[in-house]
Amino acid sequence: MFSKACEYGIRAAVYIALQSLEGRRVSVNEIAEEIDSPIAFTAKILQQLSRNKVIHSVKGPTGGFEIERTDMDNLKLNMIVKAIDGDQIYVGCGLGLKECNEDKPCPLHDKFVAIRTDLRHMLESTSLYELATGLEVGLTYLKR
Amino acid sequence: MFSKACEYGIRAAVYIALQSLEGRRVSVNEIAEEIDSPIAFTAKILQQLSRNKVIHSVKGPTGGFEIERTDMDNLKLNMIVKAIDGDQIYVGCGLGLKECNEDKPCPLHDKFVAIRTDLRHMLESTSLYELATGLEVGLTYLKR
DNA sequence: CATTAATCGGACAAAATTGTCCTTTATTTG
DNA sequence: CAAATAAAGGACAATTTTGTCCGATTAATG
Repeated sequence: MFSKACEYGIRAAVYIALQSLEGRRVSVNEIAEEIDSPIAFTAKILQQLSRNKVIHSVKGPTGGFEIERTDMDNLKLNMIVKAIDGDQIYVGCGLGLKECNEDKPCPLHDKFVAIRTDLRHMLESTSLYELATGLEVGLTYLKR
Repeated sequence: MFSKACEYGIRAAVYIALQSLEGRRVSVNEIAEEIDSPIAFTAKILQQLSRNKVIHSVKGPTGGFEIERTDMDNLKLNMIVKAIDGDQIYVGCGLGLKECNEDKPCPLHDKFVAIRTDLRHMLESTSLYELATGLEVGLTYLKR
């Protein structure tokens, strides 16, 4: 469904959000350790998220990554997915046809669009704040 | 969503089903031409489908690929997807966690499972016959 | 101002996926 | 039986994705 990069990206963003709720800024090393991901690869992904304003980065000692509490409600999963995978998930035919649309649909068009619309709504409505607080109260887990 | 191999596989299977409705057996060359896919790669995928009893292959002159009319109703998309991609789509955590389940769910678990269940139902309920007849009556298209 | 801790960015490496080529095997037909 | 046709299968190549390494840049602190 998602690329590995995107999986790591979401996990990292949720972890950063969680720590930001406590006022802590976190380093790549800590993030990779806590979400069990390859350090250097995770660093690349965090750069993408930073460039796309999903997370905020600070260089130098005491630096690291953080997410403003005020942004957290408005930061939806689809922004992370778009920053990393682009709009692959939203665009294009399920069977890989170049010219597939309502007027000239592939055999799977309607059924595929239905699923993808659900997925899109889910990603557009799920905020980092929501996911981070679920972790905070122990309802969900990030490691392993 | 699906791998390229799986996209080609579904398109090929639907085309074979369509031609089988007319009693025609089709060659790899014709299939690749008609669904606009790389010939040799398509041949590999057809081998997989053949080994998994999704389609029937006949060697030699007048040979080619076909699907029994009586099978067509029972041949569902999920069988093609499973033959090519395995059960990747059905199994595993949306965020890539090793130990994610109802008891110890990742932050996205419930929402992800909901989408995936819909996808599974769609694949399990959509038959090749249904897709082939849609093509036959000109409701849908396979090329480009 | 030197040291140190952190991200940034580019080049490279490994692995997986996608795609090609060529030989072998099976089968039909003259 | 020989020739021709089509799938089967193995080896290889290209591309994309995943992952690593290392030097450059930025900023805090004694």
